[in-house]
Order: sequence, then structure tokens, then C-alpha cells
Amino acid sequence: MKISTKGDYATRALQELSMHYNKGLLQIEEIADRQDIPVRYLEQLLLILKRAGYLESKRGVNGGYYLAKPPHQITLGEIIRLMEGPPAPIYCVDPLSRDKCSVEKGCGFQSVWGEVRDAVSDILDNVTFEEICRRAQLKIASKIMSYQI
Amino acid sequence: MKISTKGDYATRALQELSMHYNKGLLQIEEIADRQDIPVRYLEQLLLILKRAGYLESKRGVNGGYYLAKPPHQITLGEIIRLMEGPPAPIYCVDPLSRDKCSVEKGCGFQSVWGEVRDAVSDILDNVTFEEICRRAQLKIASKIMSYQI
DNA sequence: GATAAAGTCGATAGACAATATCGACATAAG
DNA sequence: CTTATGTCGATATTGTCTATCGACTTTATC
Repeated sequence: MKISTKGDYATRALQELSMHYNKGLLQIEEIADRQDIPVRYLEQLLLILKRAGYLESKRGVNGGYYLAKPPHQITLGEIIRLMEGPPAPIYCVDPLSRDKCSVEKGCGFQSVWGEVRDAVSDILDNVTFEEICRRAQLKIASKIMSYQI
Repeated sequence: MKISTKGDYATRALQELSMHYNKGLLQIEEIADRQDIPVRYLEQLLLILKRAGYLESKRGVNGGYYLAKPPHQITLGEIIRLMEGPPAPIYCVDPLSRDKCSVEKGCGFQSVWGEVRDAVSDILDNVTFEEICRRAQLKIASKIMSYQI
């Protein structure tokens, strides 16, 4: 019942880029450093995000990545789907899976897993990266507050 | 974002046993056959369930397994937790994980993952195996209905 | 234009956990 | 005492992520 490291890394990289939206380019290495992600692996993930239209890049000296659209137009759900497929807890409620349940006839779980899938999708599809940034900043702010006390 | 095969198998085996509650013993092989689970693997899963107090068994000729408590006292959530740990989508919101997030400071995801975890738990902890049986039987019944039409 | 700094790409190595199998043993029924 | 069945520990298998690598392309700058 876990998300993959791949999804975790990709979303965290996107948070970095979202927080830097309209502030120029970020280089792979910067992102990797800040989010503690292996550079050569992050490379691949950023390419996937780019090919899917979420990022633009500039090559050569002073190159880097930047968001292709504003953070409020990107949902967490889309990114998770892109990186690891539909957030379905099991193949029998995964629209993209072609494995069929071998005992579907008398299975009492399918509807439950369907509810789980829908509940998760509901959350992920309604959180944009703008919201993620907001929550990140709230956290930072509250940490500064507690230092001052 | 998937449950493990282990959790899937174990819950399906428990459904079989629940549907057979108060009707005597079921042998490993029967369960394996009906639910299409590798026998020698199911063996291990049933032992885990037994040690956790969900099953009783009888050895020797005409042996088998049966539920140690009524289906309405067993929730899907308990079983998933037993088989694969807390249904948390990522370690940073998993009470049992001791991995700490390396970038927690400015992470906007933790609260979202927390919501996901809670939503999933809410569903799983409120479905008992009695309910699972009910849903399975509804499905079977509706299938019979459609044959008759 | 030479050089260095970055992203791009395809291939594949490595790690790890999940899954599955095995053999030997214990117990109970008839 | 023989057969059917659960018990147990060890280990083989596998498969999928995860990560690394080397070679290439593009761009800025001197």
C-alpha cells in the first residue's frame, strides 16, 4: 500500500520546481541536492515529466528545467498516475490492468477496493502543486515561529 | 499504491473461511483451489493468521482450518495490517516506520499522505468479513438472477 | 572555434523484497 | 501402521524497481 520511490522523487522534484515557478531555471543537481535524490536517477524522472508536457528545459551552460504550466494546473493525482499508473489498490479495480480476477464470481472485496481507489483519487486529484507549495510554506513558517518563541 | 499479493491471498482465504463459518473445517488445499492460490504459499499465510489468533486448526486426517471468531468481529483493516503493516502510502506517515524524511522541513506532501492514510484506514477498518460475505453473496445472487432473465 | 557546462538517451547493472518451493517433522484417524 | 494433514525452518526464485554508466547533443562564453 505504498507509493513508489519513483513517484515520491518525481513529486518532490515538482515541488521544488513549483516553488521556483517564474524564478528561472533549476538544474538537475540543485534539485537532487535539495531533495536528496540520486542525480542520475532524477535525470530520468525529469525526462519523463518533460515528455509528458509538465516541464521545459534548456540545454547547455546555465541550462536547467522549469515548469511548463503554473502549479495550480498540475494535480498530484496526474503525476502519480504518470509515474506509477492509476492509484488502484489492486488490479481488479485498475482500469488499465488487463489481468482479470480468477475468482471474481464470488469475491466480496472488489467493491471495497473500488471505494479505496475512489477515496484516494478524490484526494490526489484535488490537490494541486500550488496547494503543495502552500502547505510547505506553512510548515516552514511555523518552524520559524517556534524558533522565535 | 497496491496491496501485496500476500494481503490479497490472506484476505481471500479468510473470506472462504468466513463463508464456511460454523460449517466445519476447510483444508488448505480446498481454499487454495477455490481461490487460486499456490498451496505451499497459502500454508504460510494461514499459519500467520493462526498465530495471530484468527484461526484454529486441526491436524491429521480430516484436519483443516476454521475461524477462531465470528466474521463480524474481524475487520479487513486488521488483516491488512497483520499481513503488510499499516496502510500508509509512504514511510513519513507510517507510525511503524523509523525512516525519517530527510527533507521534512519544507515538504508539502506529508499532510496529504496523512489524509490518504486516514481515508484508506477509515474504509478498511469499517468493513468486517461478515460484510465481505454479504457482498460476495449479493454478487452471486445477482449473477443467478441474470441467468434466469 | 574551442572549451566547458549542462541536458538527452539507451543500455544494463544491482539491490531488495516479495513470492514461492522444499524437505523433514508432528499429529490424528481409522 | 499407514495415510492424510498441518507445522516449521530454510532457501530458491523472481521480478521489478532503482540506480549507474558512457556516449552524445546543445549552448554560452572566452
